[in-house]
Amino acid sequence: MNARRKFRREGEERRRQDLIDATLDSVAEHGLEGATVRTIALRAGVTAGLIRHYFPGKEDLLQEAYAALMSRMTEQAKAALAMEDASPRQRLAAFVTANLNAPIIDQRVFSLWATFIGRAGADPTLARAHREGYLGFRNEVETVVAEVLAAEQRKPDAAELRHHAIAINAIIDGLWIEGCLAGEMFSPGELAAIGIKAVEAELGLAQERGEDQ
Amino acid sequence: MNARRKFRREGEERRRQDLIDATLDSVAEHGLEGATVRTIALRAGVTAGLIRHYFPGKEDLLQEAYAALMSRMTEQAKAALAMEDASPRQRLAAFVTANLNAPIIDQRVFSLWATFIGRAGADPTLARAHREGYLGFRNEVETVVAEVLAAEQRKPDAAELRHHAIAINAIIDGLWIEGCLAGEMFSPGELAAIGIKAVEAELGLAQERGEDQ
DNA sequence: AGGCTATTTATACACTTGCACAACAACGCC
DNA sequence: GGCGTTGTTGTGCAAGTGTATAAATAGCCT
Repeated sequence: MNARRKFRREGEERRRQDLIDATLDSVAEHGLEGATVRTIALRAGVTAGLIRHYFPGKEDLLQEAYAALMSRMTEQAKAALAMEDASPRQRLAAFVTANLNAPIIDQRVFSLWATFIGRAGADPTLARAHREGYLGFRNEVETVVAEVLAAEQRKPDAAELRHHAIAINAIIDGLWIEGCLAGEMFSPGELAAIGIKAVEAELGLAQERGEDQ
Repeated sequence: MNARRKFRREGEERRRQDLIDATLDSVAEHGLEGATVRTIALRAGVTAGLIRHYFPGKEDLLQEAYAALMSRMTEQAKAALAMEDASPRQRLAAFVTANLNAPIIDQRVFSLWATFIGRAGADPTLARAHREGYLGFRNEVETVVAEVLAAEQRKPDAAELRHHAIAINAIIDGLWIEGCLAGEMFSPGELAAIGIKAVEAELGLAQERGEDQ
């Protein structure tokens, strides 16, 4: 009767990844409260005890899951800036477009982000992780902005540059949220179009083919 | 030994408010997971059983707490638009300023917002509540934008107006997040100044040369 | 003052939680 | 093939969870 469950031994890295993915899935679906070791283990296709074999405790698993999430998000976002042979302005537009379409616009990722970041006020570790991610992102923006303005023969000072980066960052973040939470209210590409126009207005760039007054 | 704890009978409305406030405090501090009936009751200065006397269950208390939070947030935000005797442009600037300073820029409120909104993907009730709040907010923005542009003798069509409202909403939301999460990185009034400039750029308004703060 | 009643406390209960640990079995190595 | 290592399971446990319910008492009405 007492037939023990069959199992396969997986590589350590694979198991850890599976557990982290299962954690993110659980958090996205039921929130931090619903992400119990048993739920997570079930989703990963193992039993609860195994978690403690790979992580010192549940809290550590959550930490690593959040780190993995952040890393994936920023990685995808920055990838859009990698185009070498484009003009600064094109690269900026591509950056905005990439951030306002799938897979970065995604309800599940947003749920995860919101759930974790909600604890940043109480958890200093989390707060610092966010701070660093945010500054890194803003720095990328500032670099491109500098290039765009340089290509237009404009010499902004540091404060001006910083303000532009903050504003553009806000535009992208704000539209990202709107898209994640109410994506079906926008036609495909609409958010990106709004974002590009707003960013170019912020930088005082002439609209390319403007019928807009 | 078995001295029963002294207590005072409070009015129903008062007790419900206290319990809701205690709930929001608990959620802000320890997240949804840490907001147990006992924690909440302790904070409200009562014992756990009393919660069930005022609310059918814990879930209902959380629902009402979220509703109360949203109501306070939108109420404060809209109040800034109430100035009757100002020009549309001044009212828009005041709106932006109000949304980018205390008490709307507040880490605790942000934590609450993020914690609750993180469950919008899974909880349709929550998602609808947010949707309505968001559309109401955007509508307010759209109305002021229409007035501002009208005062400048411009006649935007509906689509243009909608895009402006979406963009401005994004600017405010994005800067709100930055301010809540990293408020000490900005000097007082800086976010508001950035916001006003970005909004005016989005609308194509000539920058005022002067002492706006 | 003395009851009446609804508010409030206190206790109980079934269930879930994270974690500890012993038994087991999959897989590499000889 | 047998064997040892260790990844994996299953069970147990104390603490904590939401809820149910009985007992107590504060405050109003007369």
